[in-house]
Amino acid sequence: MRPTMNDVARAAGVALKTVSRVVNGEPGVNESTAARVREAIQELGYSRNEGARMLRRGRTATIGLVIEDVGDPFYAGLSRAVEESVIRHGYLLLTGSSGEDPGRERELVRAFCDRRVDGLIVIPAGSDHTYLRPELDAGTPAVFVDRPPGPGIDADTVLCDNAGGAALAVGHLLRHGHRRIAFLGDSPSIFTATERLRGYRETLGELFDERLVTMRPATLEGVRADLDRMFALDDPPTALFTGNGRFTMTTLRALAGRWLPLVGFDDFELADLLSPGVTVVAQDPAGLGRVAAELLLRRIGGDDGPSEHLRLPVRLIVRGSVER
Amino acid sequence: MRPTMNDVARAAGVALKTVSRVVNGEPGVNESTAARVREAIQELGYSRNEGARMLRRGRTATIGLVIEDVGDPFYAGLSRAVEESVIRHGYLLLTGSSGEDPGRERELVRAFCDRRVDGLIVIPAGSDHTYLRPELDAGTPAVFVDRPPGPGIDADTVLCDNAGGAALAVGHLLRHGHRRIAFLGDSPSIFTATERLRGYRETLGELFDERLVTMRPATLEGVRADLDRMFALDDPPTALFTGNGRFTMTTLRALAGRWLPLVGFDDFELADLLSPGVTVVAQDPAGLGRVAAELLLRRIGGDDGPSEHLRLPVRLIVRGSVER
DNA sequence: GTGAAAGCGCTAACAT
DNA sequence: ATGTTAGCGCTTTCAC
Repeated sequence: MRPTMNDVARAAGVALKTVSRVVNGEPGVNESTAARVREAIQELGYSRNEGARMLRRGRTATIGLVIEDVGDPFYAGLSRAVEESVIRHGYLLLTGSSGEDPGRERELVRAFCDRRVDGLIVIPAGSDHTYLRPELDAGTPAVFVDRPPGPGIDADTVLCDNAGGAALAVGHLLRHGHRRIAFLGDSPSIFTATERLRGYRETLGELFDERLVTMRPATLEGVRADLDRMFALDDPPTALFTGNGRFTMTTLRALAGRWLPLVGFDDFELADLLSPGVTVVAQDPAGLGRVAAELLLRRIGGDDGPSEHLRLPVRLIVRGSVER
Repeated sequence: MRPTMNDVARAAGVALKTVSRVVNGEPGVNESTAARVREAIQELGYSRNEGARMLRRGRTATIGLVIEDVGDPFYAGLSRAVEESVIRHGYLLLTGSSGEDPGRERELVRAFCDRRVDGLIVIPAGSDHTYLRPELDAGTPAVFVDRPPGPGIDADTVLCDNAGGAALAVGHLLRHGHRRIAFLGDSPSIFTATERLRGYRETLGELFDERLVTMRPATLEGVRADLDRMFALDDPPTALFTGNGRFTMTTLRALAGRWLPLVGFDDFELADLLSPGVTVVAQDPAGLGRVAAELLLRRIGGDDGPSEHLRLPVRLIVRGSVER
């Protein structure tokens, strides 16, 4: 169907290898010969079959990215930054969403490895990554982002400062005189949720009260029920700390009219336009993606130093949802 | 480095072809032989090299997706739907963002085709797609989404009803008594912007006034300047129609305090939580992605009927930013 | 039921 | 400066 190097060689009246030289810009070809080859290429509409090339060369110039959900703004931003970084180095990106399903994560990794991607960037859904051991041993580097790999796997990891961010949020509320601060976070099985809980707990110290903590998927009904329960306490919360962007939005919806001082983890579009503007602890999704990509590219380049564990800073953005 | 079928064959004491049969679940292998092969596979940690397989079979089970920007919620949603659809059919997705740059779009398409993707889904940035002709002729189907291909290229296209949506928006404002309705949209070079302008213009009829139209990138400064200019008119606008999600948000920021009845094209997260809630014409990004993916899969499956041009409906979501 | 040989489109190593 | 040969890891064809 499509013309091959052989077709070009025949058309130009040269040997296969000469075409290869021209296509790859290798030296040692007479300019007039090269011109004839280029002409034939043009004529036939030849384009190199990268699949064949890669089979021969042993590298695919492809990186596999497993994220939680491309549809989520946080991961979409991360994704974009990864793409931006790797494409500049001549790599393409195979992407897939795990949808928080460990099985799916594993299938994607498997499919990517079967295609011999040169490296993997994974936002893990599961907590067991021993299945990756053979791939790592076979020389396919992997970088974990946003959450660390399960036990027994020693790979590069880029996280953000979850506990520190929670401390920032809670500290801000404490400074505004709050002593009853509720935490609404994701399921404890999710690493970031647990880390944020830890930061919250440690910062509250004596003030910690487990009745003011709820951890579960961010459904509107769930959050409503939890808030109702907390508000019915003798000593109800006077402020809220929401554990991620999704939770912040869901909580704002659940409050519907009522209002309570609030700090959310994760910045989000329009946080500044709500009234009052929502004070948040902002992560840097693009930064996570960029750093992870650069680390991976270094590994692909041959850096086999000890695995790195990076933690990116977060920052508090005060917008008024605490002071009003 | 990694074990090959040959290694497995040697380890199991069978011929290469027998391993191939087992790996591919082909019939005609003795169960005891098959068991020995499977054992060797396990032992060596063999996994099939899909690249080699594809070279031989002539198809890659990969689809290339060129979008504008994965970081944008609209395209992220579309992207996710495409992924969902194709993965169910055993395909993986190569993705890239054009960033509204025709050159980059072309490079991505080229890179995807060099890897012999089985099909392309493109949200075009440019307006000339004749470069795709050879690929289409070579049998690589392409589906255009959100915007049509440039002239001279006859490919499947999935759009949403841009003009109809604009008519819905403007009609809604007219019914609320507005006669001076401004349109703030993207650059005229962008298909959707021009289509929405057309719907706006046709619905306004005699009421159309070009001084109430501005089309340019959605920068805060630009929108501010345009609004100031319009408000300074003898007959200033009493309502706004914003041409896409980004514009709606930018306009809300530019208004900063001031308030004007407004309808936006594109739904967006938190549109309901702003006060007042923002009335929008909602597209269905996931629908666009799903329909495009299904159409492409049909083409890959061999359907070579005449090219299809689908237009998905939009709907008005009334939230209060007009009635207040 | 099993295997040997050819070849997918390319690059690497070695002639000439 | 150009060409020949082998082989990447697999599937296809055909023979036993």
